[in-house]
Amino acid sequence: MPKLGMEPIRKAALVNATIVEIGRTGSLDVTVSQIAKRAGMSTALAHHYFGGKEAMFLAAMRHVLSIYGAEVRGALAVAEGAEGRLQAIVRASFSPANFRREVVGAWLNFYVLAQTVPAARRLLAVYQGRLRSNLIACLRPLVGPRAGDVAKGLGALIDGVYLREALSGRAPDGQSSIALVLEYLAAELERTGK
Amino acid sequence: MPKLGMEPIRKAALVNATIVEIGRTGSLDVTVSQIAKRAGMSTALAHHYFGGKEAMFLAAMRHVLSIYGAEVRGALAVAEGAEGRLQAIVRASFSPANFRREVVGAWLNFYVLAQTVPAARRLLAVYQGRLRSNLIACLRPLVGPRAGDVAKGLGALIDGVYLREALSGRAPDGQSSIALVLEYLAAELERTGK
DNA sequence: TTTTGTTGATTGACGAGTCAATAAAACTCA
DNA sequence: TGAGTTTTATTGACTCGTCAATCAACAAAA
Repeated sequence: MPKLGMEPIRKAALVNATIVEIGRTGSLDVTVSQIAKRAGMSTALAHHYFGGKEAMFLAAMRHVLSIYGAEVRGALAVAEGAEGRLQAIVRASFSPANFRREVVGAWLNFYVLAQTVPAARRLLAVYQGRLRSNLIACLRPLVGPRAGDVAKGLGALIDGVYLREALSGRAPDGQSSIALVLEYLAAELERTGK
Repeated sequence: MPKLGMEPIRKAALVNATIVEIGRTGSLDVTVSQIAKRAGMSTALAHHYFGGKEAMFLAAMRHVLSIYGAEVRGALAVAEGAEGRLQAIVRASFSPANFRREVVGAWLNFYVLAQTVPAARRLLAVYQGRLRSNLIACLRPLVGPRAGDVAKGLGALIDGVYLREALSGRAPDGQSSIALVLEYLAAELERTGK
């Protein structure tokens, strides 16, 4: 009983299922069969809509990145002042949502994918570029010409702290991650200020 | 014509081949067949010596970590003063050797592996623990009780900068990575000093 | 009748791990 | 010392399983 207009629904279900399965196995070693089953359809249909597995991975990556982007924008919308906006970005980066198993799995595997799949590398570059320009916009009024360098350090620190926290084995603690990054920020601000 | 005492030679060849193949494909999607072929032996022999693929991955991981550890120790041996020793650690972490394709591939995939394979997670924890204690030993005389926190930030920053540089697409530039991390260190030191 | 949705069945390929068999060193002990 | 035994090295062939991708066919809405 085919209803029309299924394409976006099916695609969304597949993207979601892809992320969940990557989180479940912790790797890209996920079969189209598993994904299709979780999305409630046949493997043939999954191929019909996406053409192949790699396309599913890339769509999943895009989705994870877009959610993160939305989270940052949401946090920025209610933040006030340059420093408040910086804190909002940091907080959004370490929200509980980002530490869910699926999301961690997605990020780590996207890093792996970015080594060899140009489309994946481009996506990662877009994310990093956006983060960077957001940071610089906030930093310019605070540290002037050093904004670029500080943003570079801040961006890398966010990735590094996230990586360590995600792989720590303990239940991830966003609060202490946020504190650590903000501490770095404070050190850099002090430096410029005095 | 079997020569005796082949075990360590074969194992070393397999570990090496594993690392090269991971670097070549950029993923853990490497067959025992590929590894064995590169190491110049049959798949049966590879299984004979390692029992299975996961054991090969773990041995490869151990090898990469041990090389990195040796590099750090070597740099520390010739460094002088607390600050010089800190710089030595940072420099060793961003040496050209660490940016070779195989090594980058190994690290990224070991992160992925650490999500689900307890032995891999333990290895990573050992590496992070050693880095941490090295950093703290140098930092204590410089920043006193803040050594723990600063070491945490420094460790995460090293990982984050490495990750970004390795995935940047450009030929990796160890020098600017080193400068970035040392800049953070300088900011923290100033902070304590004054 | 064209377009969209859907799947069971199949293809064609590959891969991890096992096994039996072969070969040559090293050990044993009469 | 040398025939027999054990240990180590080595592989081709095979088992059993999996999986991505395709296809033919059916169903229903436009």
